[in-house]
Amino acid sequence: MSAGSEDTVAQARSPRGLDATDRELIALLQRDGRASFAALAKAVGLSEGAVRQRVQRLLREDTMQIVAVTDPLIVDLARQAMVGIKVNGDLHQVADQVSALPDVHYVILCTGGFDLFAEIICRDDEHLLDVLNNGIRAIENVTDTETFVYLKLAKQTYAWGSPTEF
Amino acid sequence: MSAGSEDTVAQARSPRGLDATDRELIALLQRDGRASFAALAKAVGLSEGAVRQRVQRLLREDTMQIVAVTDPLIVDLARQAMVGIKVNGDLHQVADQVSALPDVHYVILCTGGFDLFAEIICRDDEHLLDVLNNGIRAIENVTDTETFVYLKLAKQTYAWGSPTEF
DNA sequence: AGTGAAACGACCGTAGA
DNA sequence: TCTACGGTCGTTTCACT
Repeated sequence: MSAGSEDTVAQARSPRGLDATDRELIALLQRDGRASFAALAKAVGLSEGAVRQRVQRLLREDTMQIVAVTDPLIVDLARQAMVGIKVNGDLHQVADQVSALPDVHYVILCTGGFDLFAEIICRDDEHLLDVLNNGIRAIENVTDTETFVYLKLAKQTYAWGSPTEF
Repeated sequence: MSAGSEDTVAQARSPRGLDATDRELIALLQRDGRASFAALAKAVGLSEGAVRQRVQRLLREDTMQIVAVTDPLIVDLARQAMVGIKVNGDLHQVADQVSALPDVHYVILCTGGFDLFAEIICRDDEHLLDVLNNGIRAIENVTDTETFVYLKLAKQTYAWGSPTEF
């Protein structure tokens, strides 16, 4: 199957210029993504309108997303895996092609024994095998892969430096 | 420094019993975590009150979280890394100890060349080194680690099977 | 567990400093 | 970029099914 070209990603459309208030808002929304603008306004000491503008700007520019996150292993009875990828040649190009695969939802470039990590979510083993063989390993300049099938999610937090708990 | 005992994690307090409507709600909130209950109600064909109960149940039982997610490399100018961990002995016990470290925000148990992966977010290289040496590698039964320092986030989606785009 | 109605609170334009 | 204000829509509680 053909992956839809490269509509895919690009994090942060216009990254620059986050002030202290922006960071405060992000921190608050990392604890509760549905916090009302009124509550946020009280917390940061601005008017509701000002906070609304800032939050919407952060969302529009993809500085942050506000979304539901789950454990796919529980919610979907899915097969999930991390794939370490070694690349020969242009890293960015391979990263873009990996990112274009619909079942890949997280891609990072890194140093170390792998050049890329891709986290994938699949329905079952057959689907996983298909993504590996016909998706990732079929990409040019991918020289080696190692697949780490998930057994259990032990921790997942987004408010850095504070516990998951409410 | 002492990590705060083990208040930490545990995903999904009472996992079972997700029906089709729950999954629909999760899917919708994976696209927009701030969608109103009224809009969700229209989409799934229930009343607002019913939808509110369901969403709050999913949140209360930790089946999902609704949070802001960002690229820490951009927002915080942070050092971020994935650490592959090899373990001798009880996996769960080590996983719990790794999860208890405040700068570790994602921990998975897996098959393959590593038993555990831990994603960490640090302020700078010194902080990273501290978490590695005095945090992860100081845990009993951790026999080997490999650190993959993040260079760039290429893709980050939570609505499985659909693009990041707004 | 789901519905409906009425009071309350949040949200989002527009206008203006 | 922020504040102020008013109309509209979403949320909440309650009694009921």
